[in-house]
Amino acid sequence: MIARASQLFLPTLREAPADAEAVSHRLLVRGGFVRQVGAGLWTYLPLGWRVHRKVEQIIREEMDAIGAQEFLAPVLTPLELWQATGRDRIPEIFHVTDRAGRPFVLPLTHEETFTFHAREIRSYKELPQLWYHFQIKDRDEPRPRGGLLRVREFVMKDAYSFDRDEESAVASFERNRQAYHRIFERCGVEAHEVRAESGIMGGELTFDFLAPAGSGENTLVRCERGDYAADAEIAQGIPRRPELPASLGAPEEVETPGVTTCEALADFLGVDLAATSKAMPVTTEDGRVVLALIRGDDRLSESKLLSALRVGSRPATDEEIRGAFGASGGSLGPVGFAGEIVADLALREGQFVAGANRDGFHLRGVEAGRDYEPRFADLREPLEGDRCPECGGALGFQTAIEVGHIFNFGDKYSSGLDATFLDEDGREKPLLGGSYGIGPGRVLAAVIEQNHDEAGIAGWPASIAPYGAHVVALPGAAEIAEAAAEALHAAGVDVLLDDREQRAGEKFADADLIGCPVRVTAGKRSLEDGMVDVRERASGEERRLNVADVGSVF
RNA sequence: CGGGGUGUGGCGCAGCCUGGUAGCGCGCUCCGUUCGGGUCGGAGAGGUCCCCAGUUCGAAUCUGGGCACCCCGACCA
Repeated sequence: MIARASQLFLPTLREAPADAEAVSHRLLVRGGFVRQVGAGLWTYLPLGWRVHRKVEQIIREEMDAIGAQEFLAPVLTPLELWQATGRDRIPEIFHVTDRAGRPFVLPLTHEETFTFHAREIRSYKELPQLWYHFQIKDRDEPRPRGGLLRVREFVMKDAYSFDRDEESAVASFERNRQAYHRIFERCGVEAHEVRAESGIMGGELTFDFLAPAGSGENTLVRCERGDYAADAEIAQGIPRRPELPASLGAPEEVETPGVTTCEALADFLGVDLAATSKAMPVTTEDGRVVLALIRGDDRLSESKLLSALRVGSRPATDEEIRGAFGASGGSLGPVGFAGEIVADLALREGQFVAGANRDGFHLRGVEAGRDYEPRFADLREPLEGDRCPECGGALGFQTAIEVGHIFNFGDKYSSGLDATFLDEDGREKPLLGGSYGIGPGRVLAAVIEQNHDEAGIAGWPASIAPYGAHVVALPGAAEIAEAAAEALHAAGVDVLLDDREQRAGEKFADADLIGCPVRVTAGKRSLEDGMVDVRERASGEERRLNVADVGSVF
């Protein structure tokens, strides 16, 4: 098809809104792809929606290719479905009622709804099933940000698998995982599969697909030598080895007046900061005071602590600390503490300086296993400079956008909703589920974050470009431009024909901003030889071609 | 939810401190000019100065309250 710029609603802007910071945010707004309605609420204008639909179509084709069946489930959902799985208390849920006061939710995702339908599966003979739809998700995010990076309402492709046993469930998971790689590849996004945290989705087997970007909310940790890759929330870096002082036969108390931080302690004693240990008492949701112990040069990862404790926690209050340790923050340590101690793996071997649980005193030579009995867990935030846990190579850190997430969660939802089937052995069993999400809007943002320059979007991948070619008609060459557009159209290319009465510079600036992969210019020079200039947006390469041949570019 | 910031024409901003009835650039309309990287000149249109209350003869400006949006953090399926 040929779209004429003179008739399109394509409001490009010379300047981006002052408060837009993320590159994708600025360019999507400036290029006339999207407009904001409220915090985290965006309208896709015609140009942006074309890209969105192309991304959807690629996803659709790849999902269909692995045997997935497309549905459309409603947004408005009876609250009772969510009560059945216990997820009705999640704070991000928007709640609404109908005129009679009946409660509904606007779902964050559709596990409940699809599992509800899976109740119609009766026999193992009907398994496996793989279902998906593209549907709006609403999330009362505490803080939307970055344009399309984190929004309160968005379209998601979410797929749900139902299997009879673990082996089959893993196979379904694997099929989706492979499809995801093909999807991101075809969309032209660099996305890395990483082990991730399951959050409230539950389950053990879960991967994120992270697209490196200038703005984003995740951190991709990757080995620069091997294949290791993980979200920083769970990544395990090997920290540098500290210089530990000579071992002692038993802990030795030293007076450390006024020393309450690890940095001050290391200074005071003249030891490596990494030879100290940091005691971080927390109070769990079930009311226990637990001591999280990490090395003095590390930071406690709250997400890792959550996985280690399997229950939420918060820093203990001064009173709670007094009660549990008999000392105040700054002099706390594991020796003599009666409660549970979770220690970071870095403290497994060697002796460290620790608080003495007596104000103004610390203990040298404290050794796990000998002086206290901790449970070991990975608790530290990975740091620049850490080594790869698999091969010892250097770890690199990159800001990234989570463009997809896949989960295998077993019977978590089917048990709550009583979705069972009759297996070959005559027994009724819960369906085993997995879910697989992609946010096309984030794919848009990621593509721009990865492909831009000073002038704008530096080339949409042809597979998802709003138009394959942007034909610029300069004065006097309208007919040649038309002919070029027709030739491209005949070659199966979607064309944006800039037939407006603007000056050349303005048209070129808009073409650079919008970022169609190829720009075709017909102007004064074309009048002489009937040729047009064909320029690739990404590389800047330009050549002159006969109008009849422009289709050959694709 | 904690911290910071902003709200003045479609976009970007000035004016606010020191109250006197709103201005600049871009964009838009019309005329002329120019025409392969955002020409140049002229004439115009367009504003409840976020909302409410208060102070004052008089409020965009001062005071109080509220709302919205942005950024950092917390959170994040």
